[in-house]
Amino acid sequence: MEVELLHWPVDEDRLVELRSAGRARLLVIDPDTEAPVSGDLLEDWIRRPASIHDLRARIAGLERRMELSSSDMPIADDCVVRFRGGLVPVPPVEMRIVTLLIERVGAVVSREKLSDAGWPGGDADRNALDVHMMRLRRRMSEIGLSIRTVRGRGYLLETTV
Amino acid sequence: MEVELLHWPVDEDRLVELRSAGRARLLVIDPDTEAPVSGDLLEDWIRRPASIHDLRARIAGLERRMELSSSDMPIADDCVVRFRGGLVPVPPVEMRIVTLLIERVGAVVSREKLSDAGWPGGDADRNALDVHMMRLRRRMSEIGLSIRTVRGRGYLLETTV
DNA sequence: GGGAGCGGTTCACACTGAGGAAACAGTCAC
DNA sequence: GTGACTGTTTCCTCAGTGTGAACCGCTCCC
Repeated sequence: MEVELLHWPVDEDRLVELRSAGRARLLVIDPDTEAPVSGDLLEDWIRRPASIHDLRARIAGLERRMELSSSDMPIADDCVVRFRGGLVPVPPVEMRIVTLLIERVGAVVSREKLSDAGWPGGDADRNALDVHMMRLRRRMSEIGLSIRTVRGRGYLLETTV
Repeated sequence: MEVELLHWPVDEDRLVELRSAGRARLLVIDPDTEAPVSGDLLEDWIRRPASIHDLRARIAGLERRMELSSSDMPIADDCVVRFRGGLVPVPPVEMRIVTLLIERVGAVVSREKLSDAGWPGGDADRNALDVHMMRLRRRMSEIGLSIRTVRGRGYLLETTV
């Protein structure tokens, strides 16, 4: 899905179309024409004449917003994990572990790496990780995330329906 | 709450500040400077020189987005907190605390910052904050707001279903 | 086939410190 | 004087963390 460029006011019909389709769009405004005010985060405008750099920056901004608004990724920050509008507080040790899992959603992460992440000092009982994984499982399930075991390989974080 | 104007890149510190406070801001970009790409819907930019009409249009756009994004947000004014048609009176100390929480709905706010907000003079027992947080919890629950604890980090205000 | 062993899951417990809450007392506005 | 606001003392609960042990299922080997 890309940002659509259109001229204003000549492409008005197309604008209506794109708005209702929820597509991102950049209005290229004719000189001496009022810029239409919209609260839609998928809409932006630029006045002609404009430098290629500004045009790119506007497009990049829209792309970024598109990405953010449609992203379905868990976020780890400051002792909370957020996902799809929900959030759950996560204590320090488990935060370090889950941050690693979040960085590689869908990929298997070895027990060793998780252990290193959780206890940077290096002292971690084998079982300590197990227990924290169980606790993480419980916490994550509250916001629609689940942790799968890959026997002999490690764990992976998955987003559930 | 208004849209803040600032110059880029000279006002960088101010930008960081406004971003973390969740305030709407319009960056006035120096000629020949790259425009910073941000996905934040409360941030926009305009290149100098610009017509007063374009400036107004950018500000109006931000205001509109601010309005939309805050339509389901709690409001703190004059010793009352309003939310979704309900309101609850809140005494001065707690008002200062909850105002900070409201400014950053959904984000974790540290006990230290809350303490500074509640007692600008600087004298606050650890427990004083605890007690007021408890009292705030009770008040906020009446209008559909809840305060979550993030152990060791602080508190965050959440809108409940 | 059956038992040993491994990897993983879960529970129960203990320790510690952070946070929560009741109750009380002082202050201030009405 | 009454009641709301505020802060303090004191006690209690609970979350975070680590440890030990029971348990389950699979694999491998005798």
